[in-house]
Amino acid sequence: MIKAITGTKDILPSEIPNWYNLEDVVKNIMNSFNYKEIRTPIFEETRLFSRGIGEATDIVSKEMYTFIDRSETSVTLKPEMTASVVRALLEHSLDKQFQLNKLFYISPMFRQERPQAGRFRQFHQFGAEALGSTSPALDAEMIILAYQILKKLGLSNFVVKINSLGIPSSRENYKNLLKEYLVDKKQNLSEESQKRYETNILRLFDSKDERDQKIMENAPLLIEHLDDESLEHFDEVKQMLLAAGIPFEVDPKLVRGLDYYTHTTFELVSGSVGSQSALCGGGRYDLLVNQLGERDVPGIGFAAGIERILLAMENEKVITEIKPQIDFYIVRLEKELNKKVFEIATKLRENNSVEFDYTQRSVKAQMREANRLGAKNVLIIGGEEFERGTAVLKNMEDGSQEEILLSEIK
RNA sequence: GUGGGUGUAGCUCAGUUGGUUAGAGCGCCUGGUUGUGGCCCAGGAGGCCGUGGGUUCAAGUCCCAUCUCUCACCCCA
Repeated sequence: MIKAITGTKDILPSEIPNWYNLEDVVKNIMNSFNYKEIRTPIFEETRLFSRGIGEATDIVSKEMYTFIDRSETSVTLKPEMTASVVRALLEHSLDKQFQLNKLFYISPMFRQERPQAGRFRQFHQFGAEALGSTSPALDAEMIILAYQILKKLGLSNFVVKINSLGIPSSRENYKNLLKEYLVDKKQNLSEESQKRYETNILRLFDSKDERDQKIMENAPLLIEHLDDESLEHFDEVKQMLLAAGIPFEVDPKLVRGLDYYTHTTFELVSGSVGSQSALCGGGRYDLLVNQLGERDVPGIGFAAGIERILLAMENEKVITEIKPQIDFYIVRLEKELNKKVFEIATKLRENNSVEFDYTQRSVKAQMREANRLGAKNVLIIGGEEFERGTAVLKNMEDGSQEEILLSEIK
């Protein structure tokens, strides 16, 4: 039997109501913050991602679905959305049409990782990007937006973590400080962390290795070495979150993996899913657009994992069971009336959801089916009523029946 | 890429120290009288026991390989 590719999943009809529900909540809240939806192609030229996300990142170096197409172009299924949104912004000069672009998306993403709880090779994200302003109000807005969506979906077991990475110059100074601190401790770090000492020293903070954690316990923190401007920006964000009544914790060790982040970074972390607990992550990226297009457009955004959120909703038991329902089920007494049933159904379907039996089942079986489909009413066609030009209309909730004229059905 | 677990009907699972025609619950189908649901009752369909080798008189049960799914590491949504 041919099966779906490892790490991919079919979303079956029984699960679709949950997806609709989530998408509706996302669209409504995005709308109330005045974010406009954008849809970009599912694949792009590979160099968009390698340049935008960073060659050294795990995403680019080992997780992308990349292939050469028939015209010898290297293309990649999108592993995240920010680079694509920025590309679209530049390609269509949206940044010149509007000083501020507030955009959101709901889209599948692709990363070739080993699947596990809350992680798939094709997965779905919704997210937002605000391009064109350095205002800390947008940093706060992003976090509030994500927070409200999760709340609206019924989730409560999650925390908001924020941090600031400052600007590149203060970050470089800090990195040197950190290297100094580690210079005599380096050989005691885990093998993985020793590599990271060279490639991305900030990541040492989120190592799960106990030895590493012990060593990093007393390390200087970036947040204590920010320049004044960055500190002020971060303070304003915190104040706005406080004013909005959003509970959050500053996590100086929150270092996000993508190269393009500056200033604020944040995560919404769930306690209801497995070890892949980040439901939502994002941050400010004031330098990315310039990297991709030689124009200075500051931006901030976040992405949220839909499968993870649905998993959290399931575990927190906030998924509302939606029972199937249709308006009418048409039961046919004599099979000679199949054509008549079809005709009535077609007419009724102009304004109602209608189903009938396509096989030749007994009346009992048809009634059972009507019940199973959650039919509000059953229309019984046939017998002496049909001779009289009428049909029996049965209300399935209270079981009452009445006779109605066939000519009046609509 | 590395490590642990798993694989028996559509679904959730049981199958004793290897031993006759492989079971349950749910679901599905049919029926319980002439044209009627949900409850109940009766009957029925449905399984190369993941796949390929091996051990044995005999394997769902033991061994090897392989694949799948799954959890964790790495990293991330």
